[in-house]
Amino acid sequence: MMDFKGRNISNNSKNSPSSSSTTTQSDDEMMSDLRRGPWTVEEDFKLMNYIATNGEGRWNSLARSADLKRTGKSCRLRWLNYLRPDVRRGNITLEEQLMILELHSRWGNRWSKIAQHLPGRTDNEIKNYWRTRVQKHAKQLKCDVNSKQFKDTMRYLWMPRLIERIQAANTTAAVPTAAAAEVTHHQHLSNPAEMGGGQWAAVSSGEMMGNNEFAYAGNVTQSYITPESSSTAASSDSFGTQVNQNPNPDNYFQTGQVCYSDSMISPSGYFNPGFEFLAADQPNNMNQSWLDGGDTTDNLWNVEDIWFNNM
DNA sequence: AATAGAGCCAACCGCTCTTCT
DNA sequence: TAGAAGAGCGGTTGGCTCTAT
Repeated sequence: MMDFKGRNISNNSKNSPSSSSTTTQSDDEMMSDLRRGPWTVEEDFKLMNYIATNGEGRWNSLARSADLKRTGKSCRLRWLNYLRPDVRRGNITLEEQLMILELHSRWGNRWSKIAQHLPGRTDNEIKNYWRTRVQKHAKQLKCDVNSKQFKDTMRYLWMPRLIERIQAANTTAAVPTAAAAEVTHHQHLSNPAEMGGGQWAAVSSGEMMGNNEFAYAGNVTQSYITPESSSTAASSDSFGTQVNQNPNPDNYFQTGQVCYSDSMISPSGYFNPGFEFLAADQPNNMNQSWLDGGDTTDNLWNVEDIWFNNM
């Protein structure tokens, strides 16, 4: 059975009533015939129609009033994560990935907070993305996702690479032929195997990026409107070139301009791809054994291929 | 073609925080 | 002010799908 958005919703839930979940039900669920598991098309329409007429909120009473045999929490989740008209679906874009990496480095697992800066994306989606993609890479690198080693890899390697690719993509869109050659050139240079093992990267973290600094004012491909920016605060919340003057990290990434610090841009003005640093100054564990050769490097680049090629 | 394993993601849970009475 | 109800959050689960063997 397909729902109205084209998804297969045939009895596929671990928690469908027939599957009798092993988790404990709350008291009110035990005492009534509340449904669990995947939502049916009829339920979706009921919920959407009710909210269209009456608005959202007061989810428990909403569930009753809409004649939905669901908990209020379930209704809320379904609405926020799926039915809301502004839910963005589809692959996480490069820009979004970059934001997630940066914001996660700033706030940790504050998914809802991170989601506020990715309009249309839900905290659940970002959380899933993090767990499936990012943690996978950590696993491949044989380090903990919360380790400094992994965070450094993200910050000094993957994020600059993402930036490079974002710009390369933009350039490609504008000037296809020349840009393609440029991308090829940088990809060639950016492969450590081709650079030679010892030519790795690095400035001190202070030179490279201060804590929580991440500001390049560059338009990216999409223009997002956040709840904040779409209301009265649009201009003040925009950062663009103003971002460096903005003392509030919460105001980063709000209008569709991804901002990176100057330190992530090479002296030539092109993005530093993340490995033109000097290994001797690599912060902490970003040392020779980590980056400049041997199995680890191979592993790293295999992972990087996975990271970028899966998009 | 069949099977196994990995990845994805919707939906659940328990807990905490906020708002209401 | 205290207790109840509502709302929101992060963590977890497990069925479906895809890919590799």
